[in-house]
Amino acid sequence: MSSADGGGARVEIMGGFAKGLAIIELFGLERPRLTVSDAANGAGLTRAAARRCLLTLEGLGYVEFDGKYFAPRARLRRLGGVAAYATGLAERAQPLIEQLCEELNEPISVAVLDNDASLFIARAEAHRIVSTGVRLGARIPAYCSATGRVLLSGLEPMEVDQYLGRIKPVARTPKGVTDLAALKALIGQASMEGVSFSDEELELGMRSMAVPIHNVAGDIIAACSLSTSASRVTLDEMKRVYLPRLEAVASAIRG
Amino acid sequence: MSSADGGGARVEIMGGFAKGLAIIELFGLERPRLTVSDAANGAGLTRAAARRCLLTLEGLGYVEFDGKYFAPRARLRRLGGVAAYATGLAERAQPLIEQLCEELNEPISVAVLDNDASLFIARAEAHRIVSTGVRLGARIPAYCSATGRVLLSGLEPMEVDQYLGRIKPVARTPKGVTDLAALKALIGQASMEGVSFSDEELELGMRSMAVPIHNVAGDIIAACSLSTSASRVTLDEMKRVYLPRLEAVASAIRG
DNA sequence: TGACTATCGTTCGTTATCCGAACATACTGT
DNA sequence: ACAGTATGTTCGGATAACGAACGATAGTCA
Repeated sequence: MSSADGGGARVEIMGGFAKGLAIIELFGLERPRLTVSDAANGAGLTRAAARRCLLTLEGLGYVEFDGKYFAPRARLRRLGGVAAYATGLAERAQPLIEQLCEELNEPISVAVLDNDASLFIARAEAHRIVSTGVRLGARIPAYCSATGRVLLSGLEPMEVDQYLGRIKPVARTPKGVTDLAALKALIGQASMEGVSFSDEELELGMRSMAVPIHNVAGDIIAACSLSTSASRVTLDEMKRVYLPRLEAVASAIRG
Repeated sequence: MSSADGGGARVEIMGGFAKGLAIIELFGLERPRLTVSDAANGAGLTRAAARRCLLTLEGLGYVEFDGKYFAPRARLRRLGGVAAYATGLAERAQPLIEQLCEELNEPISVAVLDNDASLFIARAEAHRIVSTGVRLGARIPAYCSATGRVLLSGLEPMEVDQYLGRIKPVARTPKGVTDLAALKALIGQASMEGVSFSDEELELGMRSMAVPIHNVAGDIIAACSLSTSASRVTLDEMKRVYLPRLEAVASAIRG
């Protein structure tokens, strides 16, 4: 049952993959969690096959298991892609970040994680003769930006390890962090503190901070950042004055 | 390498399923489409294995193939689940449907598709002594509601066929439609016209219409409906007076 | 408390799914 | 025209995935 003979060639369809997708599609608002039997009945599979699918999903970090029920993790919810889970975010964020930008006179951006990079999808430009910050549509490797570290902190531990296993960090300034263990620690710190700072790592003289934007389920779907000149604003001032405002905007943007 | 020996028992992990998920995760804003070689390189698989994964996804309606590139379809974008792709929709819709409700004095609702049913996630109640419409949190089989037909029209043809293959329609009133071919035609009509009507099928005396709510990618992620009393409003009046207003609200809610 | 039912975890011999190397064909760039 | 690259196809076989069966566990009810 894994070959389809449509005319000429024999096309091998992967039966196990098809079964697994059928299991994934069972989860919904009415069925936020499944037992093995639920899954087998719902997808029309044997109990053993359904169990293997769910264990594969658990092993890869897509679902969690409490001893009886399997339930989706953030990684599963993100499987539809950023075009699905962060849809419309840029449009909703724009007026809010422009307002904050007007107030603080510093550039504010929103970024999503896309193929190991921070992709900047919204930006409000400060009215300064010389402004800092990343341009709209830019992609920056996630490891060396404040937004990137916040976005990475929303991944499952296994995803973080997979990510660190495939990057080759390069420092852009003398202050750039490239050690994998140090990067992992910074990601962990972003997770614990709900904020990340990048101090002259992208460009000398520029310092940024970023906070997460969550969806209703609590998943981190984007990051909101503020950039400023190191000569104008100290790190401490960023924390005391700017951070509460940025957090409030990120909260208002929430998906 | 599909068994993991964690202590005691041998757990069979499904290698083909794991490979398929790795392929799915490659799609992103930077990579909206993939060739077979792109996928093989990106997921660290052989070209043949990557190709079988992509052909499986195509065969099941998750991706489309133009002869060279594979690109996600709506079904793939929905794989993260309604909690991901329609996140925050209820909160964003509520003020807008309350405003329309105030204006027309008819109840307005928003529903998503969840496990073959319309799940009502937002509702604005008309200030009438006797009001019609579905209560918040209710689930109605998709085949017999205007919202359900609109939501089903957003599915891939294969998904619609799979859906029709697993339901057993029951008429709730003498006007209820239960013939599978007729239901398929109604779903097709909702797709073509961008609106669906349910005239006394749920409850005698109650008539409804629903229009789709799209995300930025154009996927139907929810439906917006208005219900009224058949004795008060004709079908023609619904079309002439109410439909444009409902479409405008649905457009404003857009994900 | 015990009988009964439902569900789950595990086993393992079997089988057919999925594998990938190799070859042919198509496409692209110079 | 030709070299290099990419893609489609084939098919024998290795092993991944299978599921029936059994024992264990959990829940229910009298």
